[in-house]
This record gives sequence, structure tokens and C-alpha cells, in this order.
Amino acid sequence: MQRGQESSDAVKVRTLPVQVAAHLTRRIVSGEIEDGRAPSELDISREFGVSRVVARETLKILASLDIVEVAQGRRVVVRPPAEWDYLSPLLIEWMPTEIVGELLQELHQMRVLLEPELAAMAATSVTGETLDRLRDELDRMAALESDPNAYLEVDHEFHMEICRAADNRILDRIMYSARWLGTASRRITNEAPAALRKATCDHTEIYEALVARDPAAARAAMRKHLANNSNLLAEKEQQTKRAARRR
Amino acid sequence: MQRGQESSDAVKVRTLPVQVAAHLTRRIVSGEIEDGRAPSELDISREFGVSRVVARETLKILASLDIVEVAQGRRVVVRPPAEWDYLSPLLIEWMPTEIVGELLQELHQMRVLLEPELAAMAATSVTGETLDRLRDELDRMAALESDPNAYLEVDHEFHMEICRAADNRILDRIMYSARWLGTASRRITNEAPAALRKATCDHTEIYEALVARDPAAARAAMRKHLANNSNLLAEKEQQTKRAARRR
DNA sequence: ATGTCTAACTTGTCCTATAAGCTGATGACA
DNA sequence: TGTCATCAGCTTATAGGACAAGTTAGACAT
Repeated sequence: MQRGQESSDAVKVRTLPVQVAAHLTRRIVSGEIEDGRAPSELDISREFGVSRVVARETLKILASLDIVEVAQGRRVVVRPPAEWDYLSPLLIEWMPTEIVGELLQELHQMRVLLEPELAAMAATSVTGETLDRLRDELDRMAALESDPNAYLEVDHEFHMEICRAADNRILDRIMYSARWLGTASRRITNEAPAALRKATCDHTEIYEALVARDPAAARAAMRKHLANNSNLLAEKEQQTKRAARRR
Repeated sequence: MQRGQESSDAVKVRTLPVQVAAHLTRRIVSGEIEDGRAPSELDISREFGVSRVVARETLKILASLDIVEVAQGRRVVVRPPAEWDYLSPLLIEWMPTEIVGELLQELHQMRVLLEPELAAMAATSVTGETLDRLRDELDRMAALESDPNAYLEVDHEFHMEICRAADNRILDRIMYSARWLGTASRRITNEAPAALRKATCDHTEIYEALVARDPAAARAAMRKHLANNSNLLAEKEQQTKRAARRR
């Protein structure tokens, strides 16, 4: 892989090991690489025309995603897909769209379990500064309803702010790990015309429950918000399936 | 399922980069390294007497834990501890005990939110094979009540089996990520004399709810199990604090 | 004082060696 | 024939030196 061949997007230039890892992962997903037949450092080095250092870092990346297992002296082995790290943004990016669709649903299930409780926890421990920031984000979202992309950024910040207010590093990290899946999910749900206005409305309700430091109300408001998202997600899924059938 | 790698008590020889990364992390935690003053590849190479390749992989490890940020041309910077990846076993291993104690409590909070629902989900989708495996693990646990370490292994397997039965890769991965924290937690709770017998009893109850494919019962049984653990955890915490005060 | 530009420093990649660990085949011995 | 030790040939782990490419801060000119 020589240097001119990088993605024409020119948005994000990634390092060689990441590019090669993406190639290999897609090849594994497509079944081109059989179970035990993972390429060695030298194989990668030869095939992609990269140095052994790069091949090495490629394998480290794949290992960190639990896609392969590597140990000194032993041949690299591919691990079963059920054990891969689906919390990693990199892996998600490399997965085919149908899998990502499934993962979005599973992610939503997780959010339904965690976020209402996080909101309730936040209601008892939230500080004035956090409330100020939430207020600020609410205002910005209201002003950005015509710009879905920018809206999504703030949306994500809003949810993470609440998560942080709950004061639990483990739960915080979990929600953070799912950040890319999350934006992907919201990108779908927020596509609907009136979705943004409705979301702002939901967010306001959550905010007010936090101001009142009312855990039950915060939990209920967050639940309602997620239910609205769920409906949009389901609709979108239907559309996708119909389109696939037509094809 | 041999999901993890090393559960053996054999002393694990770690690679140089991991050792160096452990050193550096501890130094950062102790405040020896100031915010922006992270060592460069050459610094590490010189100070620890390792090659640049090793220094490089060290930084990659720290970056993958979100401890530092590294980019070409720029100096390495230390990220705020609030953003570190507390789901990683490596990081946990390197943290001082008081922090791990706090994390255990936060982990337990997460388990309380997720595991009862996972049990309920599993109750509707569990297969006969999974039930067989659970049955087998129950028997093995009953036979291992005198050997806490071996018991813990099976205990963990039991919980993960249920998680897998819920058929959600995201939730599965979350629970898997917390595996070491989990065993650490159970290592404390299962220390109590009668704890193992009580745990087996709880497990049996959960199992029977799954056999009956009764979500509500499964949720309730899991909740009870976690509440028992919680009591033990609280007791242990009290003891630790008392010991610390005496010191 | 301000803006430009180079020099120094940093990470990214390549090359070549050597050490260390595993696997399977070979062959000696019972 | 069967069992076990040994070794050759694979693999990854580490070392050292070189250059490319990106960033930053300070020198320099205006």
C-alpha cells in the first residue's frame, strides 16, 4: 500500500496500521480468511507492501479489538466474531451496514436500561455548574434545529453531561464507549422532520426534572425521550427493510 | 467457553512495553508526572533502557487506555484521569487499592442496573443447551465450595452464560469488559464463610427461573443475589476503613 | 509589534539483525 | 510398535540506525 492510495475523502488521514487493520478485518468478516489462517507479520508485510513494524502494529490493533489472538512463537488465530469488541468505534466503522443496524438496536436496548437510571442518579447529585452547562446546551440545541449535524454534537454532550453528573466512572465509560454508535443512532432518529423539535422538548423536560432534583421525574422524562427515539428507529428499520426488498 | 486468556496462577511474564506502561501509569497516578509533561519515545527509550520500538508500543498502550494522547509531531500529553478507560483490566491492575475499592462500588451499581434485566431477557430467549451448561456449572460450584478460587471461575462463567443468553452483543461486551473488576468484587464477597453456600442457593434460584422461562422471577432472583453481594461488599468496606483508621 | 520562516523536536515508517518461544517432524531407544 | 527427546524451521519480541513527515517555538525580517 503505497502512499498515494489514501482515501480520497482527505478528511481524516489514518496511519498505515489502521488502514491495513481495516482491510484485514473486512476480509475476515467476509469469510475470505478462514478461522485459523490469519496472516503472520511477514505475510502482511509482503502482501500490503509495508514494513514489518507496520504489520506488527496492525496485529496489535486487531488483538486489542479481540479480533485475533497473538502470542510469541504461535501463529496468529482469528477469534470468533461473538467475542469481538463491539464497543470500539474502529470495529463498528469496519462492519457491514446490516450488522451495524443490528448493533444499533442492541445499543438502544442498553440505553433504555442505563440512561433513565443515570438521569435519576444525576437528579440527586447534580451540581449548579452542571445545570448551567445543560441550560447552555439546551439553548444551543434550540438554535441548531436546522443543522442536524451540529445539533447531534450538542445532543451527545447533553447526554454525556448527565452521565457525568451521575458520578460513576464505570457507567460513564460505558456510555462514552458507545459514543459513535450513539451518534449513528441519533443520526437516524434525528433525520425525521419534526424529530429535532421533539427532542429539544424532551431534553427540556429532563433538564427541568434535574433542576427540581426529582429522580423519579428525571427517570420518567429520560424514558419518554428514549421511547420516542425507539419509535423513529423502528420506522427507519422498516424503511430500510422495504428498500432492501425492493432491490 | 475459554473466553479470556490467562486465568492460571502461573506468574505471567509480560512484554516489555506492558511493564513500562505500568511504571509510567503509576507515576502519572502518583502525580510525579505533571499534566503536559509526558515523556516522548526517546525519553522512555533512554530512561528505561529499551529500544524505541518498545517505547513506541508503550505509548500505544497508554493511548489505547486514553491515558495519553499521541499524534505525529506533537508532544505526548496526559489526559485527565476522568477520561481514562476504567473498563480495562490493565488499567485497574495499575491503580492504587483505594481507587479500585471505589471502582468496585461503582461496578456493583452497574451490575444492579444491568444483570437483573439481562436475566429477564435470558428467560425468554434461553436455549436448552445453555440451560444444560448452567446446570453443569451449578453442579461444579456446589462441589467447589471449599475452593473459593475455582468457585469464582465457575461463578463468573455462570453469570456470563446468562449474559450471552440475553442475545445482545453490546451488553455482553459490557459485562465482559468488567470481568476482572467482577472477579475482584466476588473475591471479596465470597470470602465470607457462608457466602459460597448462599451464592449457590441464589444461583439455583436464578437457574430455576430460567428453566421456567419466567422473566419476572429471573429478574427478582438476580436482584436478590446482587443484594446479598452488596451487603458483603459493604461489610468488607467497613472493615477496610476501620483497619485504615487504626493504622 | 507583527507576521514569516526556518531549525529543532516529535512521531511515522522502513531496513536489517538477533533473541526467544512454539510446533511438528525426525529419529533414537525401549 | 510405541514413546519420548531433540532439533529445524517457523513465529513473535526486541534492538539499532536511518529517513520522512508533521508540529512548534523562536529567530528573523519587515
